[in-house]
Amino acid sequence: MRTHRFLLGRRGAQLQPQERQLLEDAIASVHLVDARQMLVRQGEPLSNSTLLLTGFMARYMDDRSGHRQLVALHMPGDFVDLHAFPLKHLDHDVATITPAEVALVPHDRLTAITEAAPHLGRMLWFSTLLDAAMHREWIFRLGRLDAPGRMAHFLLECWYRMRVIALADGLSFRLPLNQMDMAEACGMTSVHVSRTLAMLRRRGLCTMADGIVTLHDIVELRRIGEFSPDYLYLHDGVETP
Amino acid sequence: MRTHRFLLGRRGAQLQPQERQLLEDAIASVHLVDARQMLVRQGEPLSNSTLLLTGFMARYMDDRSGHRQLVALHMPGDFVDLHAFPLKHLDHDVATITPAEVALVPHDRLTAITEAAPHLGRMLWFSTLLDAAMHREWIFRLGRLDAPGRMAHFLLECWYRMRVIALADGLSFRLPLNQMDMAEACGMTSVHVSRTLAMLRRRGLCTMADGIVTLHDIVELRRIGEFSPDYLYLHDGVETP
DNA sequence: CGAGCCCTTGACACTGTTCAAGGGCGGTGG
DNA sequence: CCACCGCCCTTGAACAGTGTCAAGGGCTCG
Repeated sequence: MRTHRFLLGRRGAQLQPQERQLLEDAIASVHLVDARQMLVRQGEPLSNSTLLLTGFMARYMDDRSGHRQLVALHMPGDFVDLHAFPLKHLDHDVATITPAEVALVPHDRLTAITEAAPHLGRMLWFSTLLDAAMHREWIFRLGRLDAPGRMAHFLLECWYRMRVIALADGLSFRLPLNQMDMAEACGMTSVHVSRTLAMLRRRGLCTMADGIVTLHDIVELRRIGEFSPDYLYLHDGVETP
Repeated sequence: MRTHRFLLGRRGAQLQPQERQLLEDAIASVHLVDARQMLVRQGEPLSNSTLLLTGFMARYMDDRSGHRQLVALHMPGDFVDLHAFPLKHLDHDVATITPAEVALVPHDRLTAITEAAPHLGRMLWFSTLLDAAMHREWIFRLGRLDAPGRMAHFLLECWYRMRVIALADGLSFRLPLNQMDMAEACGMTSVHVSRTLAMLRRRGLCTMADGIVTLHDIVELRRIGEFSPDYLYLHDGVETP
């Protein structure tokens, strides 16, 4: 079986070779999915979890009038709905944003991993806790930052995460979200996203056009977004075996 | 050693007796803590996690100007910072709200549990994922609801959780938060919390005074808070062994 | 009795939403 | 090849919701 470059993304490098192999072997199948396809519906019983190999996906909840709130954005290497393994169904929907390549991992193989390879099991646990840490930061973003701060904070999170998976090196990176997606991530309207991006551009802080983000002034963006990347635990892993 | 009534709170009833005993045995010590004491500081290396036995605690992050955002509220039975077991340090602070009784569980004993009792290990994992599910709902609350909706949603979450641990039976329950705490949970100012509570009271939906919440109109509160308790996974557990 | 904490209320400013109109661009079909 | 359509972004104007600042009152505790 071919190996997957970004497997377990942010933390994949810390796997032992045999652990990595165990995880590769747990993949039952790989599928191509079109953009904007719903993969998992809230409440649906699940017996597989989805590993995102290429492309972007999102988890979200809709309110009564159809307004959407993203609760997570996923990039290549993310174990998108690993939460469904212990939970057995999800409290939200999952969909692709771009065309994507996804690997399905049956839950019974994950159970076997937690029994046979406790350290890898804790690594999987760790991975879901990174999601929780990002959730907390999103709560902070929505609860305490204004529109420019939210956008700066969100873009910085994306930049740091993209760097870890080598999809960003300089100050520019591809982020295939439209302004509606940004609005749904940042708890704003797309009209206000447009205005706020115009303001950030005018002040020379960053630009976002045609799916390309460029961060011109990281220092100032970090200031207005009150951003520190600590919560991404970039330099930490699970204890070694 | 005495047994702890609320151990692993919302899910404790689903433990096998011997699993429950394993968890009890993992407790190294029990402490009394005063109200409004910080227990864990962001970034601090941790080798224990905290099980809350009685009282209320919160996890929160402060912004640059000192405004606080709660990211979680904890009740008796919650494994407050179990996240610190895989993560080894936290991205936020943890403090008591009321006087509290807390049990410390050393991480090496948790490691032993994941090795010797994988099912209990998955149950602990499950417990951290419930926190993540609540985080997501908080994101939705802050991103998509207005002030009355946020308060209704928050109070309903508290009510359902309190019922599970038998600290609420009718429509009233003790919730020892002041309006500043409510503001910090709901991403508002305390002034606006006061006005919004007055409005909810005037409309006959709920009252909150002297640390006692009474929900008079659950149906309407659920409507304006767009609340459904599904995300609390009240009727689900981890698969049986 | 005074201090401090918490809650309430009012006036006002401001941030972000809503509604509406228009423009650029790429894809599709005549 | 061109016209049209749909999607996305931009801009304006009016408006609603929430924050800010400030003052005052009730209660508890020392």
